[in-house]
Amino acid sequence: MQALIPSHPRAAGRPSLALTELESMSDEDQLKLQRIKNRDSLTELGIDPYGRRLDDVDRMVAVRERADRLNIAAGEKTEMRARLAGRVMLKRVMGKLAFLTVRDGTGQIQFGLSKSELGEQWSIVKKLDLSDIIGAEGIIGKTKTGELTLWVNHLTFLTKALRPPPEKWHGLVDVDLRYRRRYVDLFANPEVRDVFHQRGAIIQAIRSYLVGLGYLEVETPVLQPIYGGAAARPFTTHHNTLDMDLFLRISPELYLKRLLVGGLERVFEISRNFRNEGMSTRHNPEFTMLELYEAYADYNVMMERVEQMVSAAFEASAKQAVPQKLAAIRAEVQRLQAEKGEEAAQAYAQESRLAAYEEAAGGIDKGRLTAVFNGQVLDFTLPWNRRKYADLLAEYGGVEIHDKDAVFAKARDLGIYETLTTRLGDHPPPPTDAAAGSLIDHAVLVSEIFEETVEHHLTQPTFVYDYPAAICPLTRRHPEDDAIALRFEAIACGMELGNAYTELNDPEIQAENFRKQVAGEGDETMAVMDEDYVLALEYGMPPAGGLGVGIDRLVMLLTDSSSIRDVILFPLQRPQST
RNA sequence: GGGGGUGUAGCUCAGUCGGUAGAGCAACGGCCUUUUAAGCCGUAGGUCUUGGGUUCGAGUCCCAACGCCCUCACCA
Repeated sequence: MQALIPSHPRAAGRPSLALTELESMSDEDQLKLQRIKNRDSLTELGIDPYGRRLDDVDRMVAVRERADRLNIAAGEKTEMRARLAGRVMLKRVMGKLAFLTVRDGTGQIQFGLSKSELGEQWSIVKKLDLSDIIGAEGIIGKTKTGELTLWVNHLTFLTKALRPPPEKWHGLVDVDLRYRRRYVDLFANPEVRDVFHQRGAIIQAIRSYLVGLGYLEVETPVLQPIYGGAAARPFTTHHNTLDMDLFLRISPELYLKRLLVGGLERVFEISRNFRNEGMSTRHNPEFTMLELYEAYADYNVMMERVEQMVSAAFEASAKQAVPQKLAAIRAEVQRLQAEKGEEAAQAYAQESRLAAYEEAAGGIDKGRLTAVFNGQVLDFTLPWNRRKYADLLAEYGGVEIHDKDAVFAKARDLGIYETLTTRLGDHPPPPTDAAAGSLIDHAVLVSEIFEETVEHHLTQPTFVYDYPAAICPLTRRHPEDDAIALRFEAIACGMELGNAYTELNDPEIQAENFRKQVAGEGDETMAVMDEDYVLALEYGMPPAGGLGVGIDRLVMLLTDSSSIRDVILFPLQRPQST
């Protein structure tokens, strides 16, 4: 294959391939060779197949808007001139007239090219392949079927594509290939670009919300000698000069709180975190988290921050995307009705969640913050539900949180106790409460029961607050109940969206919690004692509220993406062996 | 790691009971100045993921490996 790519940049003097060579080539190579020939023909015509800067290029969306205001009649050509550039997606040639569908970053517009108008440039059209990138100048008009068209009088060849695009109707479907060649996915499947436009808009909205409140955006280390701030296995790496092992951060939390000590009273970081754990539709080894800390606040303030931030994110994404998607689904349903009949249309409506989109779009019309995720309608309208952890546990789990016997019995019923003891390995404790209590904390059982019985009921955005203290080592205790921590999680669709505390700023309690954790199970996921963090607290950290929001998951919910890989541009893939 | 699914042309997919490989798109040649996934005529394109096995004969059945997807487990 290497030999097919001529080393000399000019066509002249390239050896022609023998017929036998052509026959022995793979299909893929033959397609590429054809395009190489076209490229070389362009060179022979004196055209650089890898063109250069093109100034004053109009964006297609802007040209469309301008044209709309002109009320162009079908068959009419206007005085309006435009210069456009983009990738050739479709090509329809009929003798001396050709139509191209060309796509730029904002949309697509039909180019009309005729031999009579283009003159000698018509020879370029013949050498044009799908996926080539071109620029064109001309006048705007509409064809007699009413299609907005740039009638081209000058073409600028910009880039030859040596590889063919995917199938023009279905696009790139193979999930593996979509992630591996995201660049193809992005230009071939416009809805993928929409998701990442929305992702950008969501992050932008969050950022301006926080900056508007006087927050400072900061950056803290990714390479950390001690990891902490979450319970997760880290990636390890090594610095050669210092001859030192380092960890990729699992969380920025402990660094950000050091900044509170330093007097940066409102800080946030949009941080890439790395956790060396299992992958799933909701977990990628690297993921993006927003963390923020606000001095003199507490977890109640953080609830407001979440609500406001998600509202802003919604405005920037789903508020426009949901009605647009509904319109697209309806159009497709109509097309199917006309072409394939009622049955096919119904099947498509079902599959594309037409009903949910209708409901959500209807909600938006009435000023509600409704979106669709996995066929469910989510309502982010403020205020969100606020439910006490213990109340939910009683309601769905049927146990009173302080009733150790009941909790233990429930854990056994659910098989949780057995699972946990299996995890402990060689030393299964006798099945008595006292013995269990010594090896498996009451709070751990409670937490497991909660996950098992409550979480999947929490579809609509809900703040679950006041968690068992034993599972919250960085959180301040409830003033009236030492077993309760001032923590909440924001949960939607059974998925943890955010996690917030009234921060623990007592250095002695913090040190003790670290010690307990380290002693705890001796498991590699356990936190490491961070002496410097305790030292920082000893200098005095103002009372504060802190919050973490999983950006990828928020984007999933707002863009109806069922897998985290659909909202990460280049999700981790095993390298392909050839 | 367990379970389920899947892998056929560059792309999207068929392939019946085991009988020797099919379509559409893309490509190539031809016709075509208003197309909309343009159309029409013609041509070419395959290590059926890989390796074993059963069989006269395997894309198809069996075993194993590999990739990907889903799911469970793990992951507060």
